[in-house]
Amino acid sequence: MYRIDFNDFFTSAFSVDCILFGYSEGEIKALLIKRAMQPFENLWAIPGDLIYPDEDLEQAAERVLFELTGLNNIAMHQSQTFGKPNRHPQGRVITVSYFALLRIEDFEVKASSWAGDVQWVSLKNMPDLAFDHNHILTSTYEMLKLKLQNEPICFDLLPDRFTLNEFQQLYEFALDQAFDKANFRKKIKNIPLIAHDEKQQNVKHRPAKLFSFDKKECSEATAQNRYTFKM
Amino acid sequence: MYRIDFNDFFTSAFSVDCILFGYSEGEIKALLIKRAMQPFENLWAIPGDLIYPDEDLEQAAERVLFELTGLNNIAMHQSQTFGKPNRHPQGRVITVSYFALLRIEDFEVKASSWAGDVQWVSLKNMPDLAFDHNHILTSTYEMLKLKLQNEPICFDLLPDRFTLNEFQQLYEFALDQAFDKANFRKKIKNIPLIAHDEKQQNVKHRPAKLFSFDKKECSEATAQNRYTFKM
DNA sequence: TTTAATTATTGTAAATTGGACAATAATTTA
DNA sequence: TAAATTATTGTCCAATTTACAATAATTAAA
Repeated sequence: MYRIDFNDFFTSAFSVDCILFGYSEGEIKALLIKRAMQPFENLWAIPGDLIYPDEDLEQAAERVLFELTGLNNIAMHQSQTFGKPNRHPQGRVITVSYFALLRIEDFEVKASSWAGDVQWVSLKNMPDLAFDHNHILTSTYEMLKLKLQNEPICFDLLPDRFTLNEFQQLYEFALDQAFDKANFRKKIKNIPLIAHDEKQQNVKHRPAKLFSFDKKECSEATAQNRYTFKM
Repeated sequence: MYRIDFNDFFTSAFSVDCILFGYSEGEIKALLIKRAMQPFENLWAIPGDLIYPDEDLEQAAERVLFELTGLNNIAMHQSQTFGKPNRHPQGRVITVSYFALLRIEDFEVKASSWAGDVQWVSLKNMPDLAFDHNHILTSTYEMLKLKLQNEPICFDLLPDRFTLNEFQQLYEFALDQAFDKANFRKKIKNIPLIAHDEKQQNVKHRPAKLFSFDKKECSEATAQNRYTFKM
């Protein structure tokens, strides 16, 4: 076994890769960029960037999201870390993947210095991506499904007040699975929701009641393990 | 926003931290080392090391495990990555945590250059650790419980052939929770096990039948989502 | 104003699963 | 051969899940 000087270790870089999941036309999509620079120029890739030396990981992930979409205040969730020695052709770069759930219609994506083109691509129709990004994408989708069934991350995507149907559709979208309305409502009965008197506006049928998520009660519930959402 | 040269990013280091969980005297324990060098000299810490420039992450985790315990062929599972800019007083070090389940009686730990003392410490009686290691340990234990209920990682710890009781005890140990024998067997009925004619040897009572895990069938089952192990 | 259309919400009965506990089986040792 | 010990299986009841139906509230058209 060889020994190298402590300082010789400080020769690598970290990046974050941000997988942004959205839903439209009945399909789950990820926001991808077309790389405008080498390496892998012109290939589609997960948006990401190197982490600045004084930047926290999550902060870097939020920065990448902001630069791409202008969105703020979206919680990013850590997925996994990928670090094969030769995954980046220009040096040792270990990347931490983060993901978020976004409403596609909520914003306009901006091309940036590093992104020539930006597009929502269906997970079911994924081309060959730059680097090891196909692998990262697949693992991160698995992580999304896992976390969704164990943490109340779905509320990131919902507006402040939502109908139970919107709530259900979100799960159906993320897990790619349909649920019975009545049964769904039974399953979520231990998730702390606040029912409002207010109703849905501008719909052509009976309007649904609006709910909001009781964050305070939920964090107590999770701490005591009273919260489950296994679908 | 500032721009810095690409090469300036290559000024950070990665480490792995290996949380080794074991079970004895009715308690879940983690294998900790007493640091023999600065920083945090003499404090207890999670064993870890910097990752060599040409080393894969998992490979590094396995190396640390081997140096400490002499154990080989133990699958390490990635947990989370921690990277607050000042978590390491000597520079920017981002650390990836890995964990494994070990049988305490299977080996003798070896003190090494970086470990003055080594000890199994109960999770319920954890002292203040070096760096952000208390935080890493807590998160990683949560990850262990999560993965155990969603992936067949328990078979890492079991011998090739095992009794159903051993299987149950493993879950009881990791989740810190007792199960009814009969009911446990019902719960695992969709996990693909191969029953052998062979029986337990050298026990002072009715010997139990030996089973082994059907890896092939299990990976098919997981792919089709037929496998669950929510306890 | 009435009715059809549409979706929300709630209910119910059968099927499945989960939990507590008991019964039986197979071994070793005395 | 009996006692001790643990493995394995069964059973009953409660709880949960599933499939499906019924009812309610609203809009839009007749």
